[in-house]
Amino acid sequence: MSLNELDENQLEIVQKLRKRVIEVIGRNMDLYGISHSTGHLYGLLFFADHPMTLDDMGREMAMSKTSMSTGVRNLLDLHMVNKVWEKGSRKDLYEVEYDWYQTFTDFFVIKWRKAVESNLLILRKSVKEIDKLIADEQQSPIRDVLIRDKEKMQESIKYYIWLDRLIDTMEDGTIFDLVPREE
Amino acid sequence: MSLNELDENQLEIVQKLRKRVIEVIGRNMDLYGISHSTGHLYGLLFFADHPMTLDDMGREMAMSKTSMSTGVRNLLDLHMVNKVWEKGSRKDLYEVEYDWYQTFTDFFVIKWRKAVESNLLILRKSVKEIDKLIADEQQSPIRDVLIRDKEKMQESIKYYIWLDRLIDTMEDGTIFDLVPREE
DNA sequence: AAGTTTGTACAGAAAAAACTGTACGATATT
DNA sequence: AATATCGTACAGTTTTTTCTGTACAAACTT
Repeated sequence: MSLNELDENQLEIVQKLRKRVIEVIGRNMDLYGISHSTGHLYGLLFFADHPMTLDDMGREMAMSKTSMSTGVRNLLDLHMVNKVWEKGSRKDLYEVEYDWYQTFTDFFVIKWRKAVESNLLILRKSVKEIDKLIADEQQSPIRDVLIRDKEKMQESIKYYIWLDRLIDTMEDGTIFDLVPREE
Repeated sequence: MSLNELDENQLEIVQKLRKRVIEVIGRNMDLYGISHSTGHLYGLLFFADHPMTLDDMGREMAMSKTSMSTGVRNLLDLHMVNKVWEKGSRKDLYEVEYDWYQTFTDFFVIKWRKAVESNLLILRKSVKEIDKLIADEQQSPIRDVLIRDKEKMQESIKYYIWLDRLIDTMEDGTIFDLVPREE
């Protein structure tokens, strides 16, 4: 069941297979705003047959425990790994979230939602201020500029409202009704 | 209509308004894997009332033309800005793609599709190789390890197939039937 | 054809991000 | 209570990315 039952030759075969997959998956994790090495750490955890401690990871990655700590925190923030409790162990244990559908939707709920909200906030605030300015300036070249800016912002607001609804479908899981898991 | 018709006071009002919006939008563009300053450049183009040249951008951003060139190329790659032809001008002109729905879906088609494809490729290849190895090893501890790895990979493949279908809805626009633009 | 102008490749400088070792608070063990 | 262990904050170093200036090819102008 575990890797240490394997002889040297077999171990090499398994690790070669894994390494190639980890490499590709880790590289593409920049889409999640995750560094290459943290992506690599994720790949390591993906194939681990047990939850791992920071020391385990440091050993396998040949990196400092500090780096493992920050790497794991980033992955935790994105709900890509979970902290696991295991009686007997004083150390914190981590394992990947194997439900990648969940990982994907969580990413939107966590990261994109925040961006949408802050953008909507500033856009709405700016539109209001422009309205006030336009009311004062009845006849002036600035009026046209302000109106043009306002129109652009209102278009953006529409888009963000749509994006917000898309994120809603991720959050409540209805995206899987719209685009079913199995075809 | 244009900014240079405004007096100093009015100009300051408009630029203050724009700057705040640009700042927020630019900051959140890291979700697209775009640097903060390129995000800022995008914001500048968003409010520009005419297509801009590299020299225009360099002046407004107080940055080198070289940086503008690479920044614009990144934005072009993501279809976030378009090259515009205008008779009389020898210089290349650029303007933002104002259809942000399109920008969003293009991002998935361009970036995520590539990641999905490379990941699917390596995963399918690895599963095949594992199948071959399992056939050889009838009774050995490595067999269990390989089977476990294969199961994990097959789960991932399922997920990527789903993600591929989601990206299909972005590419053909059916996402806007599933999540309508207007509620 | 000679002379401009434009956009980008490239090498080096500046800035940002990732990584490490030490230190220390918090918690568990003796 | 004293000791040991764990995880992370922090400062300094290394690595990576971004930015700049120079150089040059391509295209346009005269």
